[in-house]
Amino acid sequence: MPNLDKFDIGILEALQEDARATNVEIAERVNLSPSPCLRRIRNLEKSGVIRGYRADIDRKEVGLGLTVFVEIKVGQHSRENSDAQQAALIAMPEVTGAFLISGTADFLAEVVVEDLSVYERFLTEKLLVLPGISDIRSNFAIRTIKTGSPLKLPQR
Amino acid sequence: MPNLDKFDIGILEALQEDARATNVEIAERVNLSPSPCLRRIRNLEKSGVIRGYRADIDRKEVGLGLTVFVEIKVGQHSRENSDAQQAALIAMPEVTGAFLISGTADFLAEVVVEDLSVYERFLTEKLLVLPGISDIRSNFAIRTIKTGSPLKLPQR
DNA sequence: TCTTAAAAGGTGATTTATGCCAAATCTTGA
DNA sequence: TCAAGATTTGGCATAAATCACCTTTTAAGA
Repeated sequence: MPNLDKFDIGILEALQEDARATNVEIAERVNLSPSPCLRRIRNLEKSGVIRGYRADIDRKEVGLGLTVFVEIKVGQHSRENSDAQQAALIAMPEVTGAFLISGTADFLAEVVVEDLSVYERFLTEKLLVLPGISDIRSNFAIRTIKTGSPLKLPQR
Repeated sequence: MPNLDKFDIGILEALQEDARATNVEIAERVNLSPSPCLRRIRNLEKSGVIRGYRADIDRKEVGLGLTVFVEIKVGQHSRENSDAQQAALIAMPEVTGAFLISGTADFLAEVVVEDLSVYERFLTEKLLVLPGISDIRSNFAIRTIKTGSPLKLPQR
């Protein structure tokens, strides 16, 4: 973990709020001149602290009306070599988040699709065909309260 | 839902991949000249399709080592007026995502914190004190496979 | 086909990004 | 404590991008 001082944290907070803010604006906010500020941003990008910049898109507005949290249970013997399943989840664009979870299920995947019919196709054609899956439980989001909000960064 | 043509979809895809790409680059990618491309981006922002631009930050790299999916059950009589609970979840910076869910639990919240001790404090001081909560179940992410990936946009 | 509205394309002034260099600050070891 | 070395900051100049304004092109309806 790289050493992040208060300038870096401030830059990250600014870029979480508005990733298209100009370097000049960010520099003013963190009380640096533009030159060192831009250098720090580039360093944060190169070191992997900043993985990229994403437009935050309203799912409903683009016709993605259904979010599903899928609990995926893996068969007993498939637990060690679940790398293939993880790679498969990563490769699926409908899956916007995926985690290995303690407790009842093994994987938890957040799936974003147009509607129930598209989800049904996704489930039967992409998820259920994965090898080593023993059980799948779908939890449908009735309402989306909050998504993709900025992280609360530890202060330095 | 506004009418989004192939240019808009292309712009949104470009901004999901790299929200700091220049307007000129995006224009080239979608085969528009810079002027109408920038106009479309501003329209997408004004109409709410684009909610903002966020730096995608590696949680581990900033010391946020623990992601928890919290199932929050609401008492029978508190179901109708759960607006206060929703507002509370929205206001908590540790909660990066929150949904009303069909099935066993009522809310599903994604919580991102430094470690278990911070999570315990969050749970006891912020979640358990909410009125109308009947049960809380914490599912800890053993491993983060994928977060905040671009949405798969319906094509036009 | 003609008219009109809407969207695309071009242009130029202003702002921003970014490499380079000097000044300032911080570190470290004697 | 002090000085040498290393790191970081700030200023400057140039190339690039943004964005408002205007003209041209495209599309639709009568």
